[in-house]
Amino acid sequence: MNPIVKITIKDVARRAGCGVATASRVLNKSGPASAEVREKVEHAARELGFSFSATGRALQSSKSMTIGCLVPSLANPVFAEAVQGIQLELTGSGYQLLIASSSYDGAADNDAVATLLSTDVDGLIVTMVAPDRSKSLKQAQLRGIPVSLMFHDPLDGFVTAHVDNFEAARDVARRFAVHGHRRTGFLALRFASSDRSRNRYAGFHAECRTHGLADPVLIELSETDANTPDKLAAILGEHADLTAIFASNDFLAIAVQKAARLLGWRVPQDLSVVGFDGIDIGRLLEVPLATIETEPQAIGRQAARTLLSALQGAALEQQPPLPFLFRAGATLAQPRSENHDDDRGATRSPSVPSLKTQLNQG
Amino acid sequence: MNPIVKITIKDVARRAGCGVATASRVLNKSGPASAEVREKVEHAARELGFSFSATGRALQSSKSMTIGCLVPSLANPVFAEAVQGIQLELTGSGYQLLIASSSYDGAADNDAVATLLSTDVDGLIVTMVAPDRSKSLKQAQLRGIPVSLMFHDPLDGFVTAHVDNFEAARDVARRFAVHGHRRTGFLALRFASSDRSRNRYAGFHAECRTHGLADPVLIELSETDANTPDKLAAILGEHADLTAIFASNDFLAIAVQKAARLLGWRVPQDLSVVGFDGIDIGRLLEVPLATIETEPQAIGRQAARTLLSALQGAALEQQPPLPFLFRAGATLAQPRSENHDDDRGATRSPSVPSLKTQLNQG
DNA sequence: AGCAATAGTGGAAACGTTTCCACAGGTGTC
DNA sequence: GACACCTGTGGAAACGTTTCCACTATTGCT
Repeated sequence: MNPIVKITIKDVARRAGCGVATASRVLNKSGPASAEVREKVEHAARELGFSFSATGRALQSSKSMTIGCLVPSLANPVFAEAVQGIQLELTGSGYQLLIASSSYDGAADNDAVATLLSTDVDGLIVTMVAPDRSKSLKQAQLRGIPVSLMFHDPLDGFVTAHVDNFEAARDVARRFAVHGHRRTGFLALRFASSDRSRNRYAGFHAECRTHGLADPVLIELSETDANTPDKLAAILGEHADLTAIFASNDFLAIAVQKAARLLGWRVPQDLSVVGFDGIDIGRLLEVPLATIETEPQAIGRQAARTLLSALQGAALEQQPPLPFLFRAGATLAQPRSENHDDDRGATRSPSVPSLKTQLNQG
Repeated sequence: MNPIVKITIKDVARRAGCGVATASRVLNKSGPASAEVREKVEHAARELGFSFSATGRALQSSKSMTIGCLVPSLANPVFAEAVQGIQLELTGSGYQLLIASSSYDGAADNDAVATLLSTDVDGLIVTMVAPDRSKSLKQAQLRGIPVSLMFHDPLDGFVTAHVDNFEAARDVARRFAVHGHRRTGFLALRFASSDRSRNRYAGFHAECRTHGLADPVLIELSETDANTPDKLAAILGEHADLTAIFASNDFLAIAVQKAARLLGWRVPQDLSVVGFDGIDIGRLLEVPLATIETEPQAIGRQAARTLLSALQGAALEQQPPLPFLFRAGATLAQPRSENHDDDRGATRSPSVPSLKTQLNQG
């Protein structure tokens, strides 16, 4: 529709009556220039509405000033916040953020990295199914492109910004033990493709053993299961003996409560639930969610900072894991009795508030 | 650390013993080549691990195959999902997504677009404070770069992917009227910088008038107010006469319920609440949230589709607004009485479930 | 006044592509 | 057997930068 008119530094130079080299020096303040010429160039540039072409620059400097980022999905607020964190950290650094997402697919994963790579990104921030098995990621490292992982637990040959999933999960097991739970379950969504989920289970499992609890039941959910309260209720119904469930994310923790309600079970009297992530909404619920609080945004920032310093010549350096925090909530309490299967949902226990007061920590 | 080795098409040509022009033709399947040479080039490319440099291509074709996207924040799931939608639509198109965010700042806004522009993006998908007043956006249009807005209501000189905020808000007012509410409030977070919010208020206001309700009270919240239940409760307490509140997003709707609980008010008996956006979690709450359901992902997709076809030479074409849907929930009911200020919270009304059954629509 | 040093300047090469053009050799047609 | 025509090929220009280098004035010394 509109005539596409490109204004290059040549146009500026011609208008200012000088050579392109001079114009470049003036506009970049990268070399000497007389006040007179300086003025003329700047004026011409302003008049013409000139701005540098990143492409030309990239070609000449072989720096694209672009960072590629791959996450499973932006629809998951955890990743979205992490990206926001990266964004924040990148502001003012001159780097731009190129985003791709893989829909949790281990093959799409690798292709996406390849695509990012072919865009000449200067660095990579990545969360994927199996970084250690990705050809493209190896390719990137071979080419000398710094790679920073997010959320993954430490992996040979990579640096990662993460929380210690194993430890965090142990914490949850400990809390269950203290409250007197003996039979627990672990709810997972994409167990096979998520090392985070697997590490959480491992930590949870280990600490349950330490405290003499039964080995936790691993309940693996499909996307549909998780989003269909009826289905989830049916699955939950098959595990009526459990008194406490550790959900591998907060969304699942909230969903399982809905399912429990459908079964007539009350939370926390009949079933305790602890989540993972610490999304804000958990706090605002009528029964505030007990959860492991993490800060995805901080993860993004750390990954970005690490990468940025590598881009400035420093070596990639593994940072210590970011802190997590157990956020008390009203969804965790003592189990009502050792054998409660029969009277589950038959009576109402006093009220939630008392428990809330007992545990709440703001 | 690793020696950065760049393999260009020249290397491939040399290895294959042919000219770069031929190599280019073979690798792009863009011209004739004998089977023999073809084989040699392909082999050389594979052996060397060659991949095209997007920069070189961009420079020569003056197409960066990159689309710039600006949203207020990725921490807001509505925008994150929209971006995910764009992402999905772009998959396979060969275009990459460059992301920037503005933190809802009307100046950062404009700068971000300028930065995106200087990256030689081929197109722009944008949600910002005031598109019609952005110098940079005008600049983009002048340069012939197609621009597609998201979430904004139609604006002269732009196409936008949106839901009809005015109409949706009227729907809410109508529902309040039908339930017998007379004094309502509108809860907004960033009223000044959000045309969506303003249009919702306008529609809500207009339809309240039509039905003879009192003009809705506009309650404008700061970020802190919204995130601090105590503060929000204090503010809410100043409007004890209201029986129904329309929150301009679901998060606010959930927060205001928390605040109401702090005041000892029950939802929906003492206060009805309707949200906007239709986030998934609303469904899973103990008291399912009544809300206007929208599909941010569809908004992103539509914006991307529109842009893509413009990039293929078609004219930018305004699409009809995307549908919204009132999602019934248990947070909307009749007000308990015309004058209930005194006994608010003093007695417990029967139970939520009955209302839930009455209104729930799955 | 003569010389060296310097500040200011512009030409040209390079970055990795694609594509225009020219050329070589072969095939088909009268 | 001459001519026109293809097919396959490679050289070179162009895209927008930056930077190296060489050149010209000017300045500051003796």
